[in-house]
Amino acid sequence: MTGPRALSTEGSPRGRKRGSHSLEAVLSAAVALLDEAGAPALTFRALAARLGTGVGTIYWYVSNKEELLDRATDHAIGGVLALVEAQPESDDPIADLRAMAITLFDAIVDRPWLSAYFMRNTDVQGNSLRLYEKLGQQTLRLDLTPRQRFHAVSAVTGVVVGTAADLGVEAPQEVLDGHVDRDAYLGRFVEQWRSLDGAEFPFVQQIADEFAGHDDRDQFLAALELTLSGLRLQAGTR
Amino acid sequence: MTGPRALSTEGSPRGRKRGSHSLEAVLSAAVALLDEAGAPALTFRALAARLGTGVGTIYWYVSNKEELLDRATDHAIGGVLALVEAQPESDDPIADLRAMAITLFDAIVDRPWLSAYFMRNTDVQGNSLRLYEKLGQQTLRLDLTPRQRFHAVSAVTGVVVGTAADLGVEAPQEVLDGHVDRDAYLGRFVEQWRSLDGAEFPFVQQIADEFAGHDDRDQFLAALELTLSGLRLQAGTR
DNA sequence: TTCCACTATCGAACGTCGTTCGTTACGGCG
DNA sequence: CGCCGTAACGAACGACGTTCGATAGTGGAA
Repeated sequence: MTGPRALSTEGSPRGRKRGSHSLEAVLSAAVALLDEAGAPALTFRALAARLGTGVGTIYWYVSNKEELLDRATDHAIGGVLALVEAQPESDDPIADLRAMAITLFDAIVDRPWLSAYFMRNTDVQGNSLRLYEKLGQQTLRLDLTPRQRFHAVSAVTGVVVGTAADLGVEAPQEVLDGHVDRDAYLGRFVEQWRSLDGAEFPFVQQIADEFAGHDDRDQFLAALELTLSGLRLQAGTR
Repeated sequence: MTGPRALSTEGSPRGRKRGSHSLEAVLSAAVALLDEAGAPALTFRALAARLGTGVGTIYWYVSNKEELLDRATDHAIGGVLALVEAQPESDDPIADLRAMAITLFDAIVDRPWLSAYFMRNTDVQGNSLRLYEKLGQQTLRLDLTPRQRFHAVSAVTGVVVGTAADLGVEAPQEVLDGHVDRDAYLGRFVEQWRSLDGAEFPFVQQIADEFAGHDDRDQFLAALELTLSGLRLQAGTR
């Protein structure tokens, strides 16, 4: 055998001699490493050290790093899914869609490494699919064609991931570590942008001030709102 | 000295003994490697071999891999910028915005590696900034507040990059190599999706057929249209 | 001419990474 | 007891990014 293939069948935790390893423990430790210091911190050696095992052991539960990342991502998405499923359903599908998108966005902001792997995860049975389903179910309540529903969901996830990736990556290591103040970091850009030629860069100059005091969340909410109002318009005119 | 710092001052190509290296040549070769086999193919050793030099030489033009990727990305964006600047301006700013977004999308589809590095590129003076400016200039022609303009541009780029990244990553190596037919690859998902429990996954089931015959470009255009119609609504109601 | 600083090039060497593989050990079953 | 499936382990391998000392060619100053 090459290892356990089924994810959900984590059956019968019978007694083990040392450190209850199991896939669950591996994934939790992987997510913890990712949370603490981002993607580069997740190495097989670091993971083995944290689990108190050897590197070879991890390969028993996971066949390579790609699968490790996929499973860790799905593990994290599971938390998002739980939040989304706990959300009460209102009488406005678009409002519910908004709430779900915001929940997903917040999760990615919390875990910037998610943005890079969220879409790479093509695992067909998993929490990502369930989340996709949850979003789609809201479009079922709208007067749309199946194709429009399909496009609507991909548009919403596109906005969430696109914006979150943009913002998450925007902050370099020095800011994440707290060594450099975020406002000071943004200030550098504002200063450079303001000093540009006004004839050649009229937009960037006008925007510099907005950028100085901008809030990532507002930026995302505005982008989401454009998509959702477009969707509402579409649902009303059929 | 630690190397040439200025990007644009590629002055006086005087005669050199062997292989006219220069930053320009390094970047072109890097982009070529990325185009041919994606991000993992771009290594310092492969790049040196292609240029007929040693690995150390590349570090004379570029201080590390991150900078190499940033500059290579900016190099590629330069091509997009040229296309965007060549576009004639119509009397409808939103139509022009759409055309620019499509140009950018097509470029990313052509070069999937761009999606991963497009946003990471925080280089303040560069083609990315100029492209950002070009998009923003269209919003200057709309009746919006500066903040709304700022949000509009970030929404559009978010949709483009988010969707392009989704679609670009969707195709694994086997499809890129042509070993597996794209329709057959998509068919696997459709089959699995259709076999799901209809009570638990009503949306995914309904969407499976759409997914089978779907076109990436249409999917993007639909998402973009939602954002743009939301923007048009916003510009009209102020 | 000689000298020196600058520009540019080179590849061996270092440490880290993902991954492989031979080996060991335990527990239940015939 | 011997066997087999499960689980664990870490040395070793090749590839990677990066560093560094050595080595020229060039142009101006002395």
